[in-house]
Amino acid sequence: MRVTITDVAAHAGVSKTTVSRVLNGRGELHEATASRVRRAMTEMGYRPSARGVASGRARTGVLGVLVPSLAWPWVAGVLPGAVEVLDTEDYGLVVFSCNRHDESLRRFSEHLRASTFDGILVVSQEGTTDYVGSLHTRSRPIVVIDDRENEGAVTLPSVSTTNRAGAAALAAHLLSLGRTRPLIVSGPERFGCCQERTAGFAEVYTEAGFSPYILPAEFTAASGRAAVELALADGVVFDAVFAHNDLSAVGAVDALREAGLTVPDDVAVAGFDDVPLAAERGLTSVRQPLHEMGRAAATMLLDRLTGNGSGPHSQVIPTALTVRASTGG
Amino acid sequence: MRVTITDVAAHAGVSKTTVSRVLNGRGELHEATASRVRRAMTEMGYRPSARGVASGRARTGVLGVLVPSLAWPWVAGVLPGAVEVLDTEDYGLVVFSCNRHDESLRRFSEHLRASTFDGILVVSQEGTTDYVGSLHTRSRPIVVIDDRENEGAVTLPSVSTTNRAGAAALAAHLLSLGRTRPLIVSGPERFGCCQERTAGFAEVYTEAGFSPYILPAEFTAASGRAAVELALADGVVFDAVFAHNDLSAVGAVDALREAGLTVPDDVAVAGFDDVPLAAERGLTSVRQPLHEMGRAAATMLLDRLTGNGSGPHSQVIPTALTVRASTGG
DNA sequence: ATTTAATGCGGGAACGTTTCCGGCGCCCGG
DNA sequence: CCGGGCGCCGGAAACGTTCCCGCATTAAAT
Repeated sequence: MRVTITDVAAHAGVSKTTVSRVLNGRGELHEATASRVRRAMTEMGYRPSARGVASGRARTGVLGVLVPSLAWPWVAGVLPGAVEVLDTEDYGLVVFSCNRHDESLRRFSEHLRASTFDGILVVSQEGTTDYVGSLHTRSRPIVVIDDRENEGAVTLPSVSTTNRAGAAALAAHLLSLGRTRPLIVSGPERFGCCQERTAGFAEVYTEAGFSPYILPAEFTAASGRAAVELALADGVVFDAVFAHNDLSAVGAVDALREAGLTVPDDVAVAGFDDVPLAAERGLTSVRQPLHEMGRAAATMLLDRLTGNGSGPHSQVIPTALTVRASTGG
Repeated sequence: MRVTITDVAAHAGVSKTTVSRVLNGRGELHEATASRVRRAMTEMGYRPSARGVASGRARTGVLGVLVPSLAWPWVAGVLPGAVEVLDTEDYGLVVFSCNRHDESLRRFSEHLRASTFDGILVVSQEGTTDYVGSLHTRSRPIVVIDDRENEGAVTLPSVSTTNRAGAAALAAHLLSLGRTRPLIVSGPERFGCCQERTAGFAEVYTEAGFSPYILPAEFTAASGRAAVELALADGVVFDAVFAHNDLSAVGAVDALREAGLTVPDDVAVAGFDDVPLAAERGLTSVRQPLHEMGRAAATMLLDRLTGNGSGPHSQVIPTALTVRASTGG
């Protein structure tokens, strides 16, 4: 049988109320009484029941997170950061993934209406943002972790990173190396992050009077390779490659080497994300602060939950350029 | 103000009990009454409160999962499978990772004692298995997703895969190609899976009268490359490489090519895991059924929760050998 | 026609906590 | 000596369900 607050109260010779006060650190009681209650608790091995607490109090101590898929490195990179800070604040995180699209969303909002959790984190995904916006109307705090920068209009509290500035910094770097004819190996264009990376990169080059050549790819090594092979076959002249992620950058390097070109002498290559693979292949890349984004999002949500809501409405964690051999010397 | 079951009962002219019966699909009532209640529910937009349900019922509808780290591909590969089946059964999954070792475990067991969730999934990790064993004594169902095969003794319900047989199948494949001098590029030896892979592979070769040369590595491309370079420098003669994961296999391939050797003619190379990278690099690999393992574990846990417990005590999902160009012709 | 069983439904306790409100005693000022 | 305020604590309602028990009503069996 479970030890309840009533048992403790009886054993300590006080009322349930007093025990509850001890638990929640409310003042208004003798230190003598408090320590007596505390001793009773440890003696009986009492642990407050989560169900009871949740039922009596407003908060459940659980947050929900809606993610596109746990298998995406981007998602797996962000979540640990969020878990880390929620952990210290005694909040749990339940994961909902959108594999069965509408059905998953239905279930998610069902839980929302049932008040299973008292705040929501959303890892953004094309096609769900409008739905997420509608969630915001109901009065539960929400923070979006976005793979693109907020266009200012939507105004959902969010955490994002600087795709634009990161790509621009990379462009400046390549430009400083004298590379004037870049090839962009893009990711799927429906992703906002890809549009931003292309834009940020292209802007720097067009301002300098050069125009990048853009080829679409799919975020995979094979498609990166294919894109470069196509460019070579088409006789496109380029002295640098900016791939929208590290995998396709690696594919690009392979294609170039097989064509007898050297990296970085003939062609400099850079990627995005700065995954471990990039370090191992000596690939210049733009690091995304995934872990920090997770931390920031969780912190913002917690801030809103506690009510003071004094934190920032939205936050942008900057990327960082990591220069390695593939563009270096 | 929230619509409660009492409101619905009043509106439908029945008792709370009856409404509850409708909700839970118990029989024992007129279809006429049931539909009247259902109509009342939709009219009033009633959603049962998760708090109320959890408090009234024994089950919370939430399962806890303890993982080493969300960032590990192995973990990220397994979880989606589990989430998939839990989703359909209306169970949530709260994630606990062990980044802050003891502290994390303490928090986890705290939640356990507080009955926050009614079942636990554990993704195994060296150093926590003993702790997890102690959890089992308390009466909450538990299923372990193991990266190694259970040695029969421990008897925690578990899901694992055939590291041994998978490595053995690969050995047989290489043997059938006439490769008699294999090099094993191992992962960290403290991992049970590595010991098993080495054992399964070596057994086949020693039975055939050959003995593999073993070099330790770290599951990274760089360490795989370093291992092969070391072997070459030491004058080790080998015609095949079995790397304990795909990353180190890719590193091995790179080292071989740079040494002027061709794959697979001079040296056949195979990896383990069969991640996307393996397919892209044409690497023969042993596929781990991560998704299926997640599904199986969740199914087993659910089975135990519903009480019938008729399912298997432990389950081994077999690996599958995928032959590609790196060993092919 | 009377007993028996089954079906349909309501009353109310239980779950384990929090929280509101109010009371008791003590100290201090008048 | 008396009254008011304050510090400390208890009683009981509330949270929103589920679930056990029991009472009608009706159908079936003897």
